[in-house]
Amino acid sequence: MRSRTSARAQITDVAARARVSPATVSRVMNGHASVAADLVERVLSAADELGYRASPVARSLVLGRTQTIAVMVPDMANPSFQEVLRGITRAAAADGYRVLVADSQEDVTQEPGLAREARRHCDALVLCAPRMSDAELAALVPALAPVVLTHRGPTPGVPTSSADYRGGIAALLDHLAGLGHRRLVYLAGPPSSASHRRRLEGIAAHVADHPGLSVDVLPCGVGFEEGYAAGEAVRRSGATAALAFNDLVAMGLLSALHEAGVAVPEEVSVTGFDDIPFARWTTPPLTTAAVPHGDLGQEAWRRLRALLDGEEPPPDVLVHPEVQVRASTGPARAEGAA
Amino acid sequence: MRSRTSARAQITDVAARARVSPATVSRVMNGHASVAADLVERVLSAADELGYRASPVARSLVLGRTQTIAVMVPDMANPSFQEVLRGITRAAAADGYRVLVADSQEDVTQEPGLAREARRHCDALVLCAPRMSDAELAALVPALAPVVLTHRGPTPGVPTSSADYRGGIAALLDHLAGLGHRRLVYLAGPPSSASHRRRLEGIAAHVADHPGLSVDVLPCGVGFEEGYAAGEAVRRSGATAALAFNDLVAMGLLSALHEAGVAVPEEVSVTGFDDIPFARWTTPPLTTAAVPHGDLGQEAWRRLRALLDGEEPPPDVLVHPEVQVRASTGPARAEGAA
DNA sequence: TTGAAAGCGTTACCAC
DNA sequence: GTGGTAACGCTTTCAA
Repeated sequence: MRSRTSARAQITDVAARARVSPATVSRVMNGHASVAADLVERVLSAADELGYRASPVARSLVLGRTQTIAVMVPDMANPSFQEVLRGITRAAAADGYRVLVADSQEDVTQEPGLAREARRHCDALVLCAPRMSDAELAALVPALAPVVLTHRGPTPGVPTSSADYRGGIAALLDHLAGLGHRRLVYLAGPPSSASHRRRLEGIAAHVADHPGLSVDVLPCGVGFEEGYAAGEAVRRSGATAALAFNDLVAMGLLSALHEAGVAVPEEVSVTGFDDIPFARWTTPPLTTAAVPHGDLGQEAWRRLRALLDGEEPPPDVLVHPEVQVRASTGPARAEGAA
Repeated sequence: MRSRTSARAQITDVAARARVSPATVSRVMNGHASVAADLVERVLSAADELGYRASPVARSLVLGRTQTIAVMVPDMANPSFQEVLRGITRAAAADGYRVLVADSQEDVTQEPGLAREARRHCDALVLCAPRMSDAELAALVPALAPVVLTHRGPTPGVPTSSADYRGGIAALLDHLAGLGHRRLVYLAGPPSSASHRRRLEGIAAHVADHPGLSVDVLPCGVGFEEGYAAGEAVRRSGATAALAFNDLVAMGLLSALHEAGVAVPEEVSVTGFDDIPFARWTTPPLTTAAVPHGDLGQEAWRRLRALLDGEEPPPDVLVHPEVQVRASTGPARAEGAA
């Protein structure tokens, strides 16, 4: 019944139909006060009849902002990045911002280019766990502003939302030491990971403070397979407890241990890191340092929004992971027993 | 040393520096032939010195396209949607397109509005597992074109990349029947899920074809908790095998069964659906119908790209899930034994 | 081959 | 309060 133009209605169409100027239509559509009530009415109904919606691209051009931010992650398949991505997306959506994803696919050499490129299309950028060096990061950041960082310690001039990996691993170590463990192994993350380096620092400090405690570092990685492959080395190490770089590695290790007939936690205790949703559902359920990634994402957004609004961003947040004690850790087996 | 303007260089700046017109700069930057070699040279070096990059927004306005697509998912926390999102993102990135994510947070009422909104900012849209009714979907789709669908059966005029859930559940049923199971339960997904309804059809057809086989349908859901909560009902049902709506539900169930001291698969066999990366690492590893979500995402992109290029999209793809036999399924326990 | 100028669809400044 | 109109930064006819 109603007339339909094939092309989308534009502001001039609405203006013509409402017998006002485009300027007035714009004012009405954007809720600017000071438009006579009857004109508002005419414009609104004209817009409604035409199904008019302003072109976001045209608005972006004149306004100089896109209402979109970009989020760069090293790997979209990693649950912890998925959680922060989700946290950011929801928080940003609540404020009327959209998010563009950029996946660097764990390729460090791509990061700077990808970040620049993503940033050009958006109003701001969040860098999740960038793998590039501190020097590269520092050099890049000015060109990226407004920008915030997650999963990575303080960087001058960049608001940060991160976790205390150092403290988290220390808390795990405390938990294990309390259970009588003295010989431990740490299944290391990739050297390019800043959060891995923080864990290493935490371990070193803890060992220095606790004579009689030893922690061997076993090169490992970030995924199931790598944790699984480390099973043999863990057994040979003679350690009574293993700290995995993250929950994925822990799950791989759990699997290898189970297959080898090694009882967890009776013979070997295992801890993860992150507390991804799956950690609660492993067999046995995984003791891990809980990092609220969704909250980190939300906090990252708060800082970005402040930057976008020209305000002072809240101070850096460093959430302290809390040890979630579950069934994968228990008292150390008697010395000498294997 | 080098001069720096605080604002970004624009096409006119490059033109001035190279002593050519903006039109020529545009032609050079876009690789249009028919520009004298020396001018190309001058423009290129001027652009380089100024660090010039064309404004994507301005280009979008004049070109009428953004080089961006939107992907709407019901829940970013669900591994299978994460996988298709990842597949789409990578495939699109390879073709120079970016992706915007829209999370409907499992709220059906939000879907139409969110889809429209997301679409307006992009050149095209992919709808992952939309929960809205067929009628709503059919009504909405014309306003969304170009659009493709995943996780959902054929819809007139919309290229689709989906899996044969009906066949997948049938294959699982075959596997279980072959192991001697006769009394089964299906832990149902949400009624609004189209793929759940396909599974139901597959079950009905299979039961009709196999007298002596019974499958009870237990209302359940999509997540760990729901699978966990169903543990009690599964035990009481007397079934020797349980088919979970997806891997998450299966993991929850596995956990409940383990806690209750029910041996899997000796007393009860359990199957999942999707074969998310975690399925390989549960205890016992989960038998499941493998859906290559990454590939589905990639195929969705191929269709979208064809649409964007004004070409005929490839025919709908319906991948056939393959049963991944792992340790969570085994021979049915003897009749009467409980 | 090159340049001038007309858009692309808005918003916002400046008059009236 | 309302309406012209100049941007926003680029691409692309149309002439030369």
